Amino acid sequence: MSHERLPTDRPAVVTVGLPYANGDLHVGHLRGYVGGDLYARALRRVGQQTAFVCGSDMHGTPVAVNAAEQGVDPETFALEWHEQYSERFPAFNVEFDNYGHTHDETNTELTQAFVSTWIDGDHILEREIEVAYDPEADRWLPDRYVEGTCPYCGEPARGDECDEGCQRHLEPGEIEDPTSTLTSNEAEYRTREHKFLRLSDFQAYLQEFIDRLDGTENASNQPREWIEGELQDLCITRDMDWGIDYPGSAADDLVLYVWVDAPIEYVASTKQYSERVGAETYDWEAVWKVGNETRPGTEWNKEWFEDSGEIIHVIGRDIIQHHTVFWPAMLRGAGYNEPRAVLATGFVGIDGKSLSTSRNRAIWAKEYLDAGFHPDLFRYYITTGSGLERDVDFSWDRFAQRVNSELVGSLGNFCYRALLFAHRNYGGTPDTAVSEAVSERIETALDTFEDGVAAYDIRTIGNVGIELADFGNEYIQRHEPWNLIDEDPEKAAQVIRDCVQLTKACAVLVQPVMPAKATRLWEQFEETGDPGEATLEDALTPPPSQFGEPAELFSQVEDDHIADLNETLRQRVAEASEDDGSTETGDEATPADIEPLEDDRISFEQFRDLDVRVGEIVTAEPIEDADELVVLEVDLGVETRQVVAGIKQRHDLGTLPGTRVIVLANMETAELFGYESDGMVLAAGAEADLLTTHGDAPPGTQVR
RNA sequence: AGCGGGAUGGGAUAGCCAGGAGAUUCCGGCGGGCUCAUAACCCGCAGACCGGUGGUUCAAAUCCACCUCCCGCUACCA
Repeated sequence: MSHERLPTDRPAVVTVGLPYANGDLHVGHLRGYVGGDLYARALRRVGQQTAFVCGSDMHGTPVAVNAAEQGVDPETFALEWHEQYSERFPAFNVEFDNYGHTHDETNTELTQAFVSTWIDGDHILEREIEVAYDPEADRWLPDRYVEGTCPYCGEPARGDECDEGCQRHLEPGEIEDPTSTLTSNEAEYRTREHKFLRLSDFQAYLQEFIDRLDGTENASNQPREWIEGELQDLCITRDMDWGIDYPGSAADDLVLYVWVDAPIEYVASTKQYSERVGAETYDWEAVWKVGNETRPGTEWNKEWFEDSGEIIHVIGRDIIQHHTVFWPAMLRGAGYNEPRAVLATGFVGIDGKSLSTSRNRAIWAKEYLDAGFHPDLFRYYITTGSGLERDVDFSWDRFAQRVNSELVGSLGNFCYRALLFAHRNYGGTPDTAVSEAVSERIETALDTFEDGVAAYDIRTIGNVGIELADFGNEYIQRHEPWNLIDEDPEKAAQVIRDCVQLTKACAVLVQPVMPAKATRLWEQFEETGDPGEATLEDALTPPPSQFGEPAELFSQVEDDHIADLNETLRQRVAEASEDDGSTETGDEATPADIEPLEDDRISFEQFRDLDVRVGEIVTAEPIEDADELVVLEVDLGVETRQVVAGIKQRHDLGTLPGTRVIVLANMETAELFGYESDGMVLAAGAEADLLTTHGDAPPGTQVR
């Protein structure tokens, strides 16, 4: 780490990657927003002046394409999503100081100023490239407006990548047999002049920059490949009318590439915050500029750190390149300050596979809220389960487990028992001083918190309060104040005094990760103020001598509830797996929608390993709480097996007994919803259309 | 193919950058305790040759080299 330890006496800004105004948020996105929010709160807590800003990314081809499909203009389309995000974030207690969007005036002006400075600094070059053109619609076709065939693997490809075949990035002009997504007509390639940012001008700067960049390891390691190799010029214009105009070419339908104006929104959003609260409260130029002025060039002077603030970006791992290569070059070229740290989150997956919005293989933000859980539970679970940069699996089971044990059993239980005991026996905080041992333990926790902030360690910050509650439970148990109160009243008062102090310290420390719960806890014994306003020192100041009866902070997550959520998730994952290869389930499957036949042949021997038999259903009973699952007794001639099958949605259970089915008899046994399943009934498709015989082959007959 | 990240008791996870006694925490298993508290809480036990091989070192989960297997990125996807 080459930077001065946080907190510094300069202003800081914490940003989170802009949500793209083109779809709802899922738990993977939320991980970054919650992490950023937690970190910004923690940074304030240690005394750093901090702005937490973000905004919606409104431009780009996908927005234009999707808006066109819905028959609305792109601005209306994107603003709808923008409004939704504006409401979604507070629902998870993610509270930005400013939440703007890239299409607003502030960002437009700033972006054009950035580009103008690059032009003045001679970092822009013009080059003619081949761009697809739709002669009928009489317009250029950027990115996803064009579909065709991948020149490398021959698979269908769209835009700038071979998304179904070899996954290669495709340069403009590479796609073969291009067609326009606007008119489904053939497109043609025409020569067109575009603007490029000459990244190679900043190569030396970037190589130094990456060495002093703080944050997660992946963020500073991954871009080295680019920075140390030959940097390609970045094409910063697109042929569209949706976006920010390239300066001086307003009449032309040439706009800036989204990745130009998107990160500049970090600056714009900070500026809007500054203008709202006044520069004496928060000065955006003091953080983003150098000595409150821009100093364009291709080099950095280390003394400039003294004259500029701390920029900390929290992003998804997938956009590391943009934040550690393009963005620092853009900032430097425009004469701005450079990021101090980039924290890149790992991915959230389900069953080891990454989430996919297009396949609905996800747990959505709305879905979590609809399940009725408090947002702070999610905040705690997602930020403390693992290090920020690691990939994690989302699991409702583990969510419930950790809520019940760590939040209900440890933190909630400790605070409740301590405050209740104090209230009943002393009407509030006993009149004595905190013991040295306990105040030392609290100070250790405060140190851990501060170290966590300095090391950008979100997990540590989120955990420190719970660990203190663990200590509290041990402490109260070891001293048994419920016995002392008769045997040694003075000592009992001491123990409870200590526990109340621990509770207050918990409220202070837990606030960044669970702000709403911390406020509730705070209000139980502290009538004034808000734990969000508290400083770390408040963890050691005495609580009021009187307070009322406390309430329980958390409640248990019920098994039934989790079972339902698991079942919903399981079904969705199953559908998503079938959709792999872009198969649509259900109605009107066109040939293109069906999974291609498997090329890998297996031997007859391998087939013979499958013991497939004719069976006859004897009984069929539904499984309670499961949407599809049925317990079947199946007669296989030699024996009757219990098999669990997911067939309730299509088949009427009353008609099933007597039906012939095809059973994979040597399937490994499994336990589903508490029932053992010994075999597998074969059925077609997501709707589980049962396979049967058409003659009278008796149960037990081998299928061959 | 190149690059990045990972592999730690039955499951999950920390420790690794700055090498050092018994490897952290949560769930689960077993055995105790307590009754202030939400079937909560506390204590104890069992369970890990820290992916493999070699190296550096008085000392390696930690540093180095090679290998295996997983995940991701490769310029629109958190």
